[in-house]
Amino acid sequence: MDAEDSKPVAEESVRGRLLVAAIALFNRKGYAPTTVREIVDAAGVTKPALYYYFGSKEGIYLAILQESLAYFEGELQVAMETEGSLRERLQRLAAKVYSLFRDHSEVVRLVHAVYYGPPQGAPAFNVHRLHELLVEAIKRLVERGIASGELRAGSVEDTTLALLGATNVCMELELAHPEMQVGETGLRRVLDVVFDGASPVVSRIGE
Amino acid sequence: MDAEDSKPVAEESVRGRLLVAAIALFNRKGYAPTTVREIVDAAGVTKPALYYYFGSKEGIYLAILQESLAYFEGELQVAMETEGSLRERLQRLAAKVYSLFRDHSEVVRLVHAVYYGPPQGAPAFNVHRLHELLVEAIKRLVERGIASGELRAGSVEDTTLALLGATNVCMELELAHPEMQVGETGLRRVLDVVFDGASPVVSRIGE
DNA sequence: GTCTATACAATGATAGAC
DNA sequence: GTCTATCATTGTATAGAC
Repeated sequence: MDAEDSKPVAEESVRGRLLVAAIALFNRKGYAPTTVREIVDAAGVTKPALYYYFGSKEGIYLAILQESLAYFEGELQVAMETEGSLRERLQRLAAKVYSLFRDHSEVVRLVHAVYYGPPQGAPAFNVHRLHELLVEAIKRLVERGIASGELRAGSVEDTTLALLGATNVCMELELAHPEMQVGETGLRRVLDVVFDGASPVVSRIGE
Repeated sequence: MDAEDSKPVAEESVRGRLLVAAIALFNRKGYAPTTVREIVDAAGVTKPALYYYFGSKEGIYLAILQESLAYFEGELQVAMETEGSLRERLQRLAAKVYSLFRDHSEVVRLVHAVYYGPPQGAPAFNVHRLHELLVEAIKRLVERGIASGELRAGSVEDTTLALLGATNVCMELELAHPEMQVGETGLRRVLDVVFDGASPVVSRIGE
């Protein structure tokens, strides 16, 4: 898979080990209850090392979010450059988001908690940008699809939300029930429902 | 609206004031960073009062979740007893969930954080049951709709997730962007997309 | 750059009076 | 039932050696 290049953090250095340890602990316990002592113990270093690299507990937390978001943004950009029908491109975009989520579910859980939940004592961080980036990506494809007739005429926003909802619900299901594997194929089927409709039809263009 | 009866907590008693204050603070700051001192100050009482009624910080947190979930479960039960076509009943169920969410967004945010996020130091609590209750409610209606031909034949689970996703995305949008008002009408339109499909059709039964 | 040892503030919880 | 006063613990952060 040659995913070494795309790893958001390098695990070899002291700095990288601290990040990996902090991600795991923030993910499992949340920001506030995680102590600096736990992080440095898990990373096999001592406290001053963390303060040397990140300045504070807030510092390492912000570093995690910043570097992860930058990584996700980059991946999302390349995922937009695909060919095919709008329906296929929307399916691929959702699949890419989903696979990103699966490969980095620890950070996603953290971002999700920051995005929807109480700040839990963590410093403010604008994670909205990632969400808006995804919404804009879907919306742009939907707009082109409606214009070209590949998608049903109607509100761009509503169609965007329906597709985003299908993608989110699959990811959130795994977030809350890790044992319940929706999988790429499950996501595709749920999106098919949104494309084809839950109500019955007589005939449909392109079928 | 005569919603006084359905309030999950009474605000008059000392106990009720403590619950209201704790909900607001847990909602704004999260469980761990909220201190007992802050809660009692906001409620206008002193620390031993909280320990008298709830035994501990964990105790008041669990009381909030337990009483809120019992309330939501009851509301969901009555929301299931409606008449009309399956499509209309599913629309009404989603609208009811949405209005519950709007009237009690503080608790919902708390539940959401517990459900998807890290435990943030809070005691374990089975909030999954509420989610499963909603999923089961939708699923049961979808099953009947497919059996009666009112819904398109296909996977019950996939259709359920598509409808749940549309509902969730509208609530989550307001959770993260309180200024962005989707509203009951917005939710209805997004659900219409799921029912009617994002792809174009020539003709559809019942239109 | 990374360690040992420590300073200092804030927390959850309780004892005992009324 | 509700208060005042207090305790033991634990947290983040730093000073200074190497």
